[in-house]
Amino acid sequence: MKITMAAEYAVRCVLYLAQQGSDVLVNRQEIASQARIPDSFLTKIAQDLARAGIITIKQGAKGGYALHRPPRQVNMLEVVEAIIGEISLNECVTKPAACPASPNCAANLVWQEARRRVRDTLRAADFESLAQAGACVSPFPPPPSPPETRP
Amino acid sequence: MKITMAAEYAVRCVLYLAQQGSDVLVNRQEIASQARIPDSFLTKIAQDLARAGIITIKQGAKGGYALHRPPRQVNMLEVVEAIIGEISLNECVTKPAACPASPNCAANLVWQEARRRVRDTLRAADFESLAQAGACVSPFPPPPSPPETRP
DNA sequence: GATAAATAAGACTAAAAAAATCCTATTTAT
DNA sequence: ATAAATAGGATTTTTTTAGTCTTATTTATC
Ligand code: SF4
Ligand code: SF4
Repeated sequence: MKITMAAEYAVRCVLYLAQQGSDVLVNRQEIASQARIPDSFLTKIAQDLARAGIITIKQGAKGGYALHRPPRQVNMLEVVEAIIGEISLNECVTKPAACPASPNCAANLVWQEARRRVRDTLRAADFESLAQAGACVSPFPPPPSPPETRP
Repeated sequence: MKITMAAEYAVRCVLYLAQQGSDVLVNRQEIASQARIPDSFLTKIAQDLARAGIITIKQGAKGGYALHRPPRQVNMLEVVEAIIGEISLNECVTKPAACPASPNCAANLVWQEARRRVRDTLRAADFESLAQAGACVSPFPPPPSPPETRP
């Protein structure tokens, strides 16, 4: 029930690029060291991101990576799914054939809903906001339930 | 980004028990075959569920498993977390020490929010509803966006 | 109390996935 | 031409998941 390190590294990579500005080319070693990603692993991750149209790779001397679009138009869902594929919490959600009970299963609906909400949350997080946000600015409305701050 | 088979089996086990009624004792083999859980694996899962106070185990001849509380008072979050521990999508959410950036990271807040929403969704799914729901009754309000069923 | 029917508990194994790493090839600025 | 970069794939190591097996204990029943 965790995302993989590769997905986390991908987010860090894109976030770092977003922080440098929209079209800035950054070499891999810099990204790797600044975002604390194993350099050789980053080559793999970058390839997936490039295939997904999120970054552009420039080869050769003075090569490196750059965002392919403005940070505002890249969100965490895309980045994560570029690496790990479509998020789903239980196989029966994306492949109903995986479980004979699926057409008739209330739990399946719960997994679907949970999945939908995770994906919506990640989709709402674009990299312009993330790059600007810095510390403690939440892009989300305050939780409806927890009754503690107002006595 | 998937729950484990063990967690899925746990849900099936509890759901099956809930379907049999509140205090009905069912032997393990029946649960295993009806809920399609490898029998020997179910012994492990049951132990975790028992430790979490979700089921009661009766040993010896004519032994078996039963719900420890009314199905209404058991939800999917408890069951899943009894097996896999506290859900979190990225280690930095539950252990901020895992990443030095965490106090200052906007992505961290996104992961927190996503986690909160998954957990809320699972918490809302109690086993009385699940057992009754049968087929296509969703315990959730219709999604706000997808515009297809009403032409 | 003996017996048989159940589960407990934990060690163990096998398979799969994740997390890298390494090596050879290609691209490109100078 | 050369050196500085990345590409791409094969390989390895580690971790996690999934499941099994064996021995011990509990309990109903005769
Ligand atoms: S029982 Fe329901 S939730 Fe579990 S795998 Fe089958 S369809 Fe999915
Ligand atoms: S960079 Fe942010 S999201 Fe990634 S591990 Fe660190 S705190 Fe978590």
